Amino acid sequence: MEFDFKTIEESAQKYWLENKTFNVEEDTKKEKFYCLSMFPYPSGKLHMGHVRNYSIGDVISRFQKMLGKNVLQPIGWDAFGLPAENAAIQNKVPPAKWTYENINYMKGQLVELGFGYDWERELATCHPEYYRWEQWLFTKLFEKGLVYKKDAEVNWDPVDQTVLANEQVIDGRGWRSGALVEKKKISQYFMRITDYADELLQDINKLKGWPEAVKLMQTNWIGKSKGLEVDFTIEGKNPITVFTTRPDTLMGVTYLAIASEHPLAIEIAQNNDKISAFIESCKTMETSEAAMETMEKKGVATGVYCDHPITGKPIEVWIANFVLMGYGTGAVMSVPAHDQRDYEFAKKYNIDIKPVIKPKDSDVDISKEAFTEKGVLFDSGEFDELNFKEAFSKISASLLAKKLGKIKTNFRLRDWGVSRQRYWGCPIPVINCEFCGSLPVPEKDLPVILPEDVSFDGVGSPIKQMPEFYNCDCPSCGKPAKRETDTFDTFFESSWYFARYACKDNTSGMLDDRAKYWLKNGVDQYVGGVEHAILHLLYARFFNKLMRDEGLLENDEPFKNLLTQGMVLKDGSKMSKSKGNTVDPQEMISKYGADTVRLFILFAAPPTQDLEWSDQGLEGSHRFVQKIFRLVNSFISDTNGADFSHIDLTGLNAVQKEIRNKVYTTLEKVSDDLDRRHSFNTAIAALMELTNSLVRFDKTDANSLSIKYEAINILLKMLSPITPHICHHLFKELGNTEAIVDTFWPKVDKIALVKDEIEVVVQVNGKLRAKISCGVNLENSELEKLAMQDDNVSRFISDNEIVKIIIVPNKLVNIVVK
RNA sequence: GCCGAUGUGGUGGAAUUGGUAGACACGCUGGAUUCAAAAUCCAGUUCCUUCGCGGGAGUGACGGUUCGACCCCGUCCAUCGGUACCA
Repeated sequence: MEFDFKTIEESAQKYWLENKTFNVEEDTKKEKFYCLSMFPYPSGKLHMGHVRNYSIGDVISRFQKMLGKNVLQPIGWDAFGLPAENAAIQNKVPPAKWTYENINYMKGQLVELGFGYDWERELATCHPEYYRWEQWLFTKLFEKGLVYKKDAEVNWDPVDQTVLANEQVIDGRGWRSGALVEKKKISQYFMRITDYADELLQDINKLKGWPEAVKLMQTNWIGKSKGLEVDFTIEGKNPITVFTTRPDTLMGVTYLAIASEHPLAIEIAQNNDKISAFIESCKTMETSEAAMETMEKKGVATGVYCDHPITGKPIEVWIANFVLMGYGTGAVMSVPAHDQRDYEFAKKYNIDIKPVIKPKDSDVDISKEAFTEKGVLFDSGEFDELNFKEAFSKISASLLAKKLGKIKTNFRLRDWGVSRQRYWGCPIPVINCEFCGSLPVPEKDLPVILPEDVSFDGVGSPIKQMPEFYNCDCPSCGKPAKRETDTFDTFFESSWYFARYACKDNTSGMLDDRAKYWLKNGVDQYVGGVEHAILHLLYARFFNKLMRDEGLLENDEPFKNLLTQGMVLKDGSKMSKSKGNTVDPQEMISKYGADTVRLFILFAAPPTQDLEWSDQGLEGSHRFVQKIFRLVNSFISDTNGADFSHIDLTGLNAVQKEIRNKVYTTLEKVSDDLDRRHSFNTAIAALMELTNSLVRFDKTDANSLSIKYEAINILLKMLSPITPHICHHLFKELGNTEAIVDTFWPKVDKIALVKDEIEVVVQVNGKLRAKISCGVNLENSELEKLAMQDDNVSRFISDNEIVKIIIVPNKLVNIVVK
């Protein structure tokens, strides 16, 4: 019998599509299970990361379906984004055309991999029927005051005359032009995610099914801290306000650092060449946090002094390149003795370092580095001897009385800038009127459709040069006005797609009751790359709350359980074209079939860890698939079509008992591995062990064949979420009339699990000295006796004194001697 | 820099709640089958020591807790992800 995986796989896929196996509707009689994988960006063709992501999602979906649940597994396309624009420049193809062609090809690949999607729910975020609803929601939020406009910096390439993404800035230069990138201020829209900061933080506690690491990262990202806002007054000028979480160090402040765009800095620069030159040099700087933190810290003294709020002593104001106007107040108080960055800056510019905190029981040593821990105050006048907590309240009370400070809760989280000066994105539905200001596009005029038939050359966005797009009438006064030509951050689309799958055909509303059904308690399982642990997941949580507050949803959190999968590596590093270490999934599918590829990618590593690709490993997986094929086919020829579906359980011999025990212990393990543990690699290892046992079990008496028939059916069912095509085929070949995908997960036979003999290990002083075979549930005293009788054990005890004996029932005896 | 992970044989990995380190697989070695090969099957495969039984060492490094540590704690090293305009 030839193993023709191509025919087998095509026929199974045809069966699922024709029978609409994975198309679902709301059904209140069944428990729902919404299994969602992060949708792909249609970059051209699937890469191994996609294959891994979707194989995991598919195993979970198919498994849950066999448990009898109403399983929704949708898929779609995160279709707006930068790569389409880059491709457009390179190939002179409009981004829309490129995107649609990619979607078409990649959809074929998903079908070929056998993923069980409800294709009727497929969506692409670049379709107006999709993005009209995020435009609609935006106008609602606009009216609610959750959207505002403010100036913010972008990376400006002065040669290409275009805004660059952070990844397009390499060593401070534009990736294409090589020009030094400048910071440029542009008026942009922001969403008040900080209004939800407390709830986003609090509700992390509700995410019981999320990895602790992701929850920690989100908590730290939101970064709630309690501190003091302090005013440093300057004669004849506005005071400088700073925020600090360490008011106990206030007496150690030796200078103030302000941003180069701070109003005071700009004022001073007007008649000071040195300072204006410094400010100018700050303009060619990367905006990313990583670049900011690692660059050389530079500053310039202004000669302007402010008053210390407690002592009234003069404190010099410096302009520093590491303070940003956009975040916080644009100014920080500097305590070099107790902050490492301030310490290094002070050493560099010979500024005073004044220690005011010391460890509880010793003197402070700041000869080499700052002392950043909390301790006891000294040299702080009336605050001497206070600890952090006492100092916090006394100092804040003192400042409060002087009206120079107030207690403030601060978040690291900043409002979400959603404007992009790009073409291939969702148009921001705003009209700018000379007389009425910025107004949301009225609901009846939505969607604002992005023109798709454009020529794209990379110099600015085409719609910024299209009067037919941007000329319009003001919805309020009716006079000629200009439409907004910026588009949304593409995180916008991916922040709510999980809800739209439930009702993508709704043309009269964003969501309806079907979304409430599928999102009850959230998506049951979300699967995607760990690289989305902060931004995407935070924005999606935010959007869920926005939609809830709009009355569209009832759940507080979008994703009940989260599985973050690791990357697929080749030769120890991420696959990339530049490294030339890519593996094309298509090639592998053509050569070995989808089942083999799925099996390998699930077997090679646990899902949350990075996975090292191996062509040889893939061949090993292919051998296993063939082994299954041979096992079932040789069984079919052994039985010659006769019925072996009944087992006589009364007189099983030891070998038969052992096989049934193996079948059911494997079933128990695989069920747990697929369900609770999401440990697909160990589930597959167990299935390989069972297969090896069945291959060796070659008895051909009637009852043995019946036992084998039972075993093979269970084996195929357990394998079917992982390698669905061959299991579909072989299950049918065995004479089953029902398709395996429609059957239920097998039930464990508890009797088969019972073993009469077990192995117990014996240690002496924690070192393994013997393994003894004995009955189950022996008394401790009996176990102890058996252990002592062992020759090797008694050799190691010899005439030493036995201090104690530790016994773990049915597992271990540890004899401690002296 | 900061936040979060990860580190186990020649390789990918297993050890689920602190209780046999190396399951399963790849590779390699030897054997069976074959005219020969492929495929398949069987045996072996952490390192050192021993004819063998056995013994010693060993989970990135160093230290700690414990009868017992890959697992818990501390310090450090390396690699990876995120760092707000890649998705």
